[in-house]
Amino acid sequence: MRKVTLFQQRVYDETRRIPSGFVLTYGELAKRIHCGSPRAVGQALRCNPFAPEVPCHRVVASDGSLCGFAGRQDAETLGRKKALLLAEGVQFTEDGKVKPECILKSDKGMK
DNA sequence: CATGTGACGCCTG
DNA sequence: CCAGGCGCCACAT
Repeated sequence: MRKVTLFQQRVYDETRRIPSGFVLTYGELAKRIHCGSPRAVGQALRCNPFAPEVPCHRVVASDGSLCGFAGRQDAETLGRKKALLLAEGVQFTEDGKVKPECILKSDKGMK
């Protein structure tokens, strides 16, 4: 049983709030938990002990890149993550990244 | 207590 | 437009 800190729980709590068919970026998630560092968020998800209860695969980079999954960045693992998102209804681009419109962020009606 | 690493993000060249 | 570097927070050693 891995000891999780309060910060980790916050990250998991926010991650669990992500609706199916959408993803959240590390940066946005970081801001939501009142943390200005996306790295700290990644660290939490990396050791996600509540998986798959915590949909860490619904968290991607600001560019829409899957970045990593299950603590790995192997194309095989990322491909699995992509498949999971696809099953949720998330759309992808030829770049192998999540479409911006599927990413929950403060972008909204801006632009 | 200090140093290094890590699933990122943004700025500069 | 692409590549590289620095900054950030938390955690492990």
